Amino acid sequence: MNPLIFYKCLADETRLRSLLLITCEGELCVCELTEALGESQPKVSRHLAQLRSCGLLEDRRQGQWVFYRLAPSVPDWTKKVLQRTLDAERTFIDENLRKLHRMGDRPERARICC
Amino acid sequence: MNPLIFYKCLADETRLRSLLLITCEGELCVCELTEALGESQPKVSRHLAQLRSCGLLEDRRQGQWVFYRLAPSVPDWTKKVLQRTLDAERTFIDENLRKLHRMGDRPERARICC
DNA sequence: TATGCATATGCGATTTTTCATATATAATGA
DNA sequence: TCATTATATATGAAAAATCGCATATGCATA
Repeated sequence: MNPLIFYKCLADETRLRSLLLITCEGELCVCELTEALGESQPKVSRHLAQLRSCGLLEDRRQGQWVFYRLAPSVPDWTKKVLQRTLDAERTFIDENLRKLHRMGDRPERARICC
Repeated sequence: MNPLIFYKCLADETRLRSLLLITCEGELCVCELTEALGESQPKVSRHLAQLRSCGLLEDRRQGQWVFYRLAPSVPDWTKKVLQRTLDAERTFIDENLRKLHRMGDRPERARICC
């Protein structure tokens, strides 16, 4: 993972928040991210597709939902950068987490908690 | 330091390489960075000004040169992210370091080595 | 004055992002 | 089975942001 490509992935608000939320929650589907971010579904979907094509995320279809998680193959240092950002700036996604947890009808699946 | 602003700073090749070189060398002036990066002086200067206005770098004039270094006030986590990137992807700036060290007539000053 | 350096700016070009809309797929219920 | 609903994906085009180049300015010094 070229560091320039990695940091370009993080340099957009929708992508950065999505990555931090996924780092925190383990796995999230598009509709959950759409709700947590308060953004349009196509916008969220497009940015997730971009992160997947860079190799940062991988997806898994379960029923009608597609869940995104950090790709296991991403270099260790990039995971640590995300984790450190989350540790230091947790408040950055506080409001997004609140919206996520207030959301009703969240799809069920094996959850990985942070 | 808002993480989004920080990562936008890192999402440009000139800025990322400059920050990593400064992280490694402690302090560099514009002409040294211009040489190390092989970019035009106005381009380098413009990006350094941007990094300074974000609070990531601070400058110090000494004679005819302006030296840039990481601002002491930047949050610890951002310094650690830069250091971790450097540790993991040192080869990313190998060629820039070579050019820098081959450069003749480098301005003299108290050097801080990595 | 002349030189060497940093900085500032106007503008065109490129890239990125966003929006609107269309298509595809899966689940649900009649 | 078929229609409906809910989801993701794809795409074309507009809008916005960013970047790079050329050039001008300011400042210090020889």
